[in-house]
Amino acid sequence: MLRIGQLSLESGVSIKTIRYYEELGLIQSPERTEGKFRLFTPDTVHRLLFVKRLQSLGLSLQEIRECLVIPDHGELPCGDIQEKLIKHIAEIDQQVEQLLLLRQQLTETLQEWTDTPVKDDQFICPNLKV
Amino acid sequence: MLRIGQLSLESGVSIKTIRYYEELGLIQSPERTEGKFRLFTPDTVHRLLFVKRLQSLGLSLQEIRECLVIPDHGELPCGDIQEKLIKHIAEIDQQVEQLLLLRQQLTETLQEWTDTPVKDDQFICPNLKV
DNA sequence: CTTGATTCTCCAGTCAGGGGGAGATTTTAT
DNA sequence: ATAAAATCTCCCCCTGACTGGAGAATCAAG
Repeated sequence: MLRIGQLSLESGVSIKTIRYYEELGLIQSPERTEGKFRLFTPDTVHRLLFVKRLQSLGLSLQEIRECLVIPDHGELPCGDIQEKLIKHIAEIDQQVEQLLLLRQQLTETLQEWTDTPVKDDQFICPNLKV
Repeated sequence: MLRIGQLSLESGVSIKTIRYYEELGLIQSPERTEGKFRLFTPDTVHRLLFVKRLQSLGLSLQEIRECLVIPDHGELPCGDIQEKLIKHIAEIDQQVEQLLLLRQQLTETLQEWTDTPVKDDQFICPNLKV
């Protein structure tokens, strides 16, 4: 059993963040000493590292929480995690698509403006003519 | 001259948002009636549409504000807007690059897990072994 | 027993881009 | 003249993923 400071050292997750994750349900509420100090089981280190890994892969804490919820039958939903990842990949594809579309619009807008010379008697910048 | 409700109707920007934009300096502080009602010049409609356009192109309100600041010599910085757009395109390229990198990592992670069958005697999901 | 390190809970704030609503005016229409 | 609609300012709320600090309590070591 380790206290929150040690867990923080071993996992690289700040004390504040560990408490925040507990609040969000990303880690189980640990035992407490008589004086209310949290006592974590050693495998919480792995749990935190796993959260960090999924996070670095771009999943939100909510998505990660959904991955980690232990169903009633007591098994961790390995399949669900893979599903989440696949879904997340699809989302990334969409984002890339959106960005590329945006990029094209930007380029076109830029070209359009470049082709429109500023006239001396224009009161405002021609770009403002929407 | 139009009041804020009419401006909202014509521009499609909510009253709240118009006041917020004024606070941010995206539009100039308008005249007021004797009773403190805002009186906008009609070209504010164009200004707001322009803001919306740049926003739809992905620029932050801060970037847009920087675009729209009227320098001391009284001209709107058309060139600056083009610069911003070019810079923004570069940022988009970076984002796309990051996303594609991420996608690859996700695919690799997924493949790795798919290749690792779950053993019966494992207490926790193998995915949790970071 | 005392001191210092650790941890506790609770409150507040950050970033962006607004939204909701109270309570007070002002303007407009009848 | 009066009612209704529009607008005013002010302050708080939301999302996400935390971080910081205050003040109190607890734990470990000498």
